[in-house]
Amino acid sequence: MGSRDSEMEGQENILQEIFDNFLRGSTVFKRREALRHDYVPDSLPHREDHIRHLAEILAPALRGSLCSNVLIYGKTGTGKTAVTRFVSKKLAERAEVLGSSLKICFVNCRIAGTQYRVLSALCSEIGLRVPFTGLAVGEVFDRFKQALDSRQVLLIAVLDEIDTIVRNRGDALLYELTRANANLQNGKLSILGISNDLRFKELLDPRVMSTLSEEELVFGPYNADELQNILEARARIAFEDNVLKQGAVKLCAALAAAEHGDARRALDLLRVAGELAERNGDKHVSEDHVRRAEKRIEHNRVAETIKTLPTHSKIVLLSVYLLNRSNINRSATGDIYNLYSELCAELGFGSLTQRRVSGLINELDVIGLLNSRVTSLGRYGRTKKTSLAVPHKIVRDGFLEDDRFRGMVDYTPRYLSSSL
DNA sequence: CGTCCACAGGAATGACGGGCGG
DNA sequence: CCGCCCGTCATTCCTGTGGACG
Repeated sequence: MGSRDSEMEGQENILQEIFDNFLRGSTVFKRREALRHDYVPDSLPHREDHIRHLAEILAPALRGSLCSNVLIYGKTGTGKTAVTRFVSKKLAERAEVLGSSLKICFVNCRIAGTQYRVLSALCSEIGLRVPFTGLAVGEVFDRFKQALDSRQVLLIAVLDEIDTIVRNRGDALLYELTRANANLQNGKLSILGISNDLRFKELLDPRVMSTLSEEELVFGPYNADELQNILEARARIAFEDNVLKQGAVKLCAALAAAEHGDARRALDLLRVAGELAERNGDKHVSEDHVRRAEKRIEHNRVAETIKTLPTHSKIVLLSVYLLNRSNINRSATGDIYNLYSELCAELGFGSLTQRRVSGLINELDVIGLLNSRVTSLGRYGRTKKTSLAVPHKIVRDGFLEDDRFRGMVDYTPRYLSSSL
């Protein structure tokens, strides 16, 4: 560790630079928050049709009538949440002017986590206080309906990422919510569900499904040109004038378009590119910054996933990584399993069965760390061929950030030397 | 053209831990 | 507070299968 001193000195300099830059004020950003995905801009390019459609569906609420339940589908970064927030904001403003008793409650089901917390969020929106815990869900629900009725509220419940509570907890809450209107005299309840999962329908009881999706909106992905327009509009708000090079925006749009047309990803790329430029003291944000931003985001994502992976999944991933390092880039399950067993012994863990490891490989495939697909080698059997889904180096760096597995990235497998 | 490899992946079952209702 | 129930993880046992080889 002879380099420790110069390392410290380097860090010292870096810190000074960060502080200096910060005190000088940002030279790159005007309003960085315009690039965050929870920012609701004044206009949403290429979503005019959806905005109009949704507004038409919800408009009856202004006259105090019940409006149709709506289900909104679309992959991440297609503007579902933004359009909903935009329309509901305008709607609420108008209701305010009219003195209507319309309330709109926005709940993210994934963040809320449980049915109870979703329900308690709805309660607090209509001014009903419920305990954090301790009450049965049914009891809270009764109080909720009672309050809706006695206060004569028309509530639009926006349930974002609605598929997550159904997946984890079943559709009991949704079933109750969709039937609530039947027992209400004065209050009214409409539900607006937002789902990332296009197969969400299949998880639902058909009765719930039919009431929930009186109206349906499907958000398709953006193409590169649309993404570019979106980015340009946001960039004008977020960046100082003449900081952003023309090619940078274009590249962000192209990269995100190649990956499901995800606007969230495009905005992240642009923001991180800006941050890199700023940190570097550069006057302009260039294509090069965008490329580095792409690597940075991928690196963070992988490192973060590896860190939170269960131990045995880590060992499976490590096995594929080590095989890859030995120039075996598409490994058979049997080979992975043998190396996995060796690593378990080496690290002092008991090893799982091959059946289970096969399952873990599939899970890692779903998360996007591995690619695996079944192939037949005829006489020589039938297996899954598995490879890393992300660049070797990024996986390596990910393991280097993991305390327990840091030491294993350069491990030489015994299993290989015996079989090759 | 049948065989047979090397697994895939479904079903049933068990161990465990955490939350919920009474 | 306790017992029960439910979800998760893992094992065991099993049937299914694409295609190179003989």
